[in-house]
Amino acid sequence: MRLRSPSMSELHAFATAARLGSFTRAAEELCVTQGAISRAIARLEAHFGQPLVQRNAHRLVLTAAGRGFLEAVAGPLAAIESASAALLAGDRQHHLTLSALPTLASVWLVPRLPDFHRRHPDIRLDFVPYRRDEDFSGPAPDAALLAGTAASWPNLQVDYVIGSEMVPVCHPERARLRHQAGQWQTPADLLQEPLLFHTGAPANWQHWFHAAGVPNAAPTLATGFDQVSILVQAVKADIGIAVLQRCLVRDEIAAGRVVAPFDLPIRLTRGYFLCAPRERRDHPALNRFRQWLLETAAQDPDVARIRDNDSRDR
Amino acid sequence: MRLRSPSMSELHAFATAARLGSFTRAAEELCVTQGAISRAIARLEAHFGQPLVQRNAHRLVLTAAGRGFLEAVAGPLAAIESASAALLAGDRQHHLTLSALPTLASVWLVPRLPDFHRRHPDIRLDFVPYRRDEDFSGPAPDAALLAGTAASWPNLQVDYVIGSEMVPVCHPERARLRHQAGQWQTPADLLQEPLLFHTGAPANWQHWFHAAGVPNAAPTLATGFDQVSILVQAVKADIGIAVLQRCLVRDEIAAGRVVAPFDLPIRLTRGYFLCAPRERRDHPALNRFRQWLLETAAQDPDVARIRDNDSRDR
DNA sequence: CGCTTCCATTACCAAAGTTCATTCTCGCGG
DNA sequence: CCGCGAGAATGAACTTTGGTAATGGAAGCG
Repeated sequence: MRLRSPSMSELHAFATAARLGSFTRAAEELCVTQGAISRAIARLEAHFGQPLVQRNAHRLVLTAAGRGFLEAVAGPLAAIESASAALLAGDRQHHLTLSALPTLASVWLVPRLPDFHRRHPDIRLDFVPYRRDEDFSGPAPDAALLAGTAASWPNLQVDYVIGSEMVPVCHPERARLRHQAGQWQTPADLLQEPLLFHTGAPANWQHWFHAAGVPNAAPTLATGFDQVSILVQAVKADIGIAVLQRCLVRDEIAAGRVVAPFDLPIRLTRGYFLCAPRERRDHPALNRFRQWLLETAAQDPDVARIRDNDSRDR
Repeated sequence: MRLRSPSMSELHAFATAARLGSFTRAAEELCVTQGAISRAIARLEAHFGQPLVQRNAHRLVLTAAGRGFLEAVAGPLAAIESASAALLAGDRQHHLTLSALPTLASVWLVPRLPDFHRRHPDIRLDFVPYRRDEDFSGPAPDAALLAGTAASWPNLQVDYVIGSEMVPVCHPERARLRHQAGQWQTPADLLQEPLLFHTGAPANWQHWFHAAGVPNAAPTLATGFDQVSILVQAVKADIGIAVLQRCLVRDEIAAGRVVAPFDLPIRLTRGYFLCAPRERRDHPALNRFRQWLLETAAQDPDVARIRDNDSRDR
């Protein structure tokens, strides 16, 4: 296009690498691979026909030309970036309003949000209170993270995210005693324990026993709680044992605060789904959020694609 | 790459279109098609999720957002452009040193150079005096525009440019009188006139008569001159008639200052060639100049590819 | 002195950007 | 009021660019 300027990404690669003194760290900051930075700066040098960076192992030094260019360019580059950020901020298309089940939000989603913001700094997320049976009739939210099965929301576009894997958890001391006494040989032995349950999903124990090979179990439920976080507290207080989505107790298990006896890979068709009205199908921020969400969930070992056509209407 | 900024070309398209008030004129200035500008600005608007330009037929008006963005961005953009230009200027790879036959240079090449500079503002051309049999042993020039045949410089990379088409020219009055008197019926009749010739190519008349179907003509040459421009002056003074490369006298003929009797499409293997030492094969500025030169020459009606393999060693 | 850390390089792939050719739209003059 | 013409949009193909993944090589570090 008859421009003397190099491309925007080359400039940013150069400026960032110069600032951080490392291609690798620049790559991290810009969310690309190290090779991309290497190539971008190589392109830049080819464009100008002269080296801009001297690659001393373990330290980058700019050449005189590179220093001068950086100095001339860094300010304007930042100015363009901030003007662009300002324009983007004023755009409703870059806002995304979500609602999410409180436990999933606090235990799984929120800890991962910094990564989302790092990758998509131009998208602003707003959370609105969770409403059971969100009908999307009002203006907000654009999408919701809800629990159910793929067929629970026939009128919405749904994508399975995480949460199909269930695991029973109990107090470490209880597990120690029972194993010592040889009382926990098979999953069916758990029927003898006080079974704590979520009042929103009382069938979970039954599903779990079924999948664990105890088909006709009629578990006697002990106490119900209406929030997962309370259920976890009850387990920690050793009131009984509970069966929970693995993704919600992964850290508790890892820290040894609760243990998972009979740690079988048991998957239900129930799980957490991202649900959005079909009209919002091409909301750009929602699509980027969805992609990030699914990729992030896929990195989590708890992952089970329930059906191949989870994500419909694309 | 996780940038909020749009691409460089989009920004330039926007800034230029805004400045000129027209996509079409911006396209001309940036040497791209109108469609490219239209799409670039559409991309920009999609990127920011809001219109920046209001397309009133026959006049562009920026939206408020567009005005603000332009204001914020125009300065930084120019700063980057000029810093880039400065870096490019210091690069020997973007200098090109040429020598050219004086007549070709002044009559054909120089009038077209503004177009070259417009398309390649980052390339600096330097002309050095023409030396017969340039040997490229010194540092300059990088390439030369010389007259000869494709086989004249076996050790150089040569590309035919223009000048293979020869045309006889004479004073308008002479043509009028001769035609009136019915003395110019066939090309052979020109043998009766005083034949002016270039001392560097005395065989041109013979070649022309041969190609015009007068195979065994033994033209008697009248007066020789060592520069084409002088030859033209001699024709205008009606000292005689001359046979010249059409590209060199196109304007004189168009202006009626000389006329071309027997305007046959006669092509010789002789012509003007761009010659460069093979070592300079990947000199980027030279390659861009060569491409422009050949494209420009191809637009000229006087064009004859002498051989398909004109351009060797690519 | 191997080991790690960082950059270069290779092969490959997807997406961005351009072009050409055509279509659409609007304001203007007949 | 209609048709015309300038200028922008659009569709389809193509080229180039920018990116990934994986591998290789050299320089410091322990």
